[in-house]
Amino acid sequence: MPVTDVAIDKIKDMIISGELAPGDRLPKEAELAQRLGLSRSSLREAVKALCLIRVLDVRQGDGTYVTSLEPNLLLDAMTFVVDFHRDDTVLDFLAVRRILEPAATALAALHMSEDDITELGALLDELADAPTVEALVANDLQFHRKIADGSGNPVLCSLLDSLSGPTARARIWRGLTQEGAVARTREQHTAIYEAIAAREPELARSWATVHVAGVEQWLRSTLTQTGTDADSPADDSPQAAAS
Amino acid sequence: MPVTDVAIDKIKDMIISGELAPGDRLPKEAELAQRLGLSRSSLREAVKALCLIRVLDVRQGDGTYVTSLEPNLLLDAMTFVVDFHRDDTVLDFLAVRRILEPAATALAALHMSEDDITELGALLDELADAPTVEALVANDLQFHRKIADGSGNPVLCSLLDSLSGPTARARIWRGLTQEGAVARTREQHTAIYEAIAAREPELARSWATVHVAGVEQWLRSTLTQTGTDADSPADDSPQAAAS
DNA sequence: GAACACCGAAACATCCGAGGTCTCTTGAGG
DNA sequence: CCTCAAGAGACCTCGGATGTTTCGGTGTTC
Repeated sequence: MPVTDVAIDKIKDMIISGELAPGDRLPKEAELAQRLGLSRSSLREAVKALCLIRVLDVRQGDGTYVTSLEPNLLLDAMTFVVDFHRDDTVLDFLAVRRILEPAATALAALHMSEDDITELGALLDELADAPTVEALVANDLQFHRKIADGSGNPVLCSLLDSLSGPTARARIWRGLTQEGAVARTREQHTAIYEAIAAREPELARSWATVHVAGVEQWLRSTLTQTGTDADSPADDSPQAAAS
Repeated sequence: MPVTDVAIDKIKDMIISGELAPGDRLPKEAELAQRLGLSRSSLREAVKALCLIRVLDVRQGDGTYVTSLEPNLLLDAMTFVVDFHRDDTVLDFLAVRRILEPAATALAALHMSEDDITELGALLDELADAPTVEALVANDLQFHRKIADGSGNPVLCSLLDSLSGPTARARIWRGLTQEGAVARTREQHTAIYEAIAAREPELARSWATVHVAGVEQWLRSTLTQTGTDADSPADDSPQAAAS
């Protein structure tokens, strides 16, 4: 095993064992390199790798630190990974999201604070007049993130965030300028919001299921229709709504 | 932004754009470094980072290749990330697993082939005589992985695999030598297997829920009882079963 | 007394070049 | 046709030199 990989493991162990706590500063490069028995070059490779997955945070001119290691931070790294998946696996991601999103929505109906629910409602009102596609997608992301956050489970929230990456492109594909999709999205978002506000977890779950399943169904039919040309689906079904 | 990070993005883009397909070989270090406009050292840091998340695969003496980029491979990297989470977030992971596992089990009841179901049953029989703790945990992992795989969704399968990491320790904590836990685990595994074999997705889902919820409940009570001493929970409730 | 600008130390960023090690290929020999 | 040894190609590791950034102390100015 390359010395760099050994170094990665050693640093990992130092963190897991508690020798390095979140927020702690690592010894300087030269020192740590000597301690781990390798050159600075190789150590830097290890640090860079751990940096990519948000375990370490290097600040030039200052030092290298262990991040907070919070779930949202570490799971964030998954977004990077998810970006690599090609369109033919988007459906698989969406299927997982269809499992998680309703559960998160139901949890949100139980655990969200009144203040958060108010803010959620405010998000819906922000789209009063004709929005741009970018604004719509951004608002949509925010809406779902707020619900995921409201589930009270940071792991669930981060996971949903990561899974939204691949579906984001689908959202754009979706003719968001088409009145049917926009209106339906608003309707379903409103329904989800009202179910949460009414503290009706099962109703909220059902609406979320309908919501995600709509996109899933639309995407599935589109992908099968256009075959390999999955980058720019042309056709659309007026029943589905953007998620 | 550091040149290394730029290099990471460029390589990422080369892959996403299709310039580099899965299995393709990258230009040699010196050549790629010149092309990206940086030194070999910095390039190596970028490659190492992409290596950690299984996007690239370097083989000494041969070359650097793009991996298959299959979901299971990329999601595998999450296992590494998950390792960093401390015990106080294990419950959050378990809660997510409690959402996914029943769904996966239900899907497995629908999609698993007869051959796979037969193999699943064989797994149950392998534990006939008193097993060691290691064998039990390994068998348990295999059982759940086979079901997850049977869901037909590789993303879901990999995700469950990753989430099983943190719970694995919990499995060991759990007094697996206690007859109650072992027997209950076997009972529930058998029930899940029979529900799948009978092609009863809802029944399978329910058993899976019960199964995971049991551990969750046990772990929750244990963690609250022992407070900060979560590394070696002493108490146990005979109702729960190892997952 | 407080705010600001300057300066030096510390630490990371980047680069370069020299050996070392491993893998694959090639071709001679059996 | 198979085996094995030599060579080329590619990555691995190292050490040092130089550039950049940040932090903290110091002195000046208002």
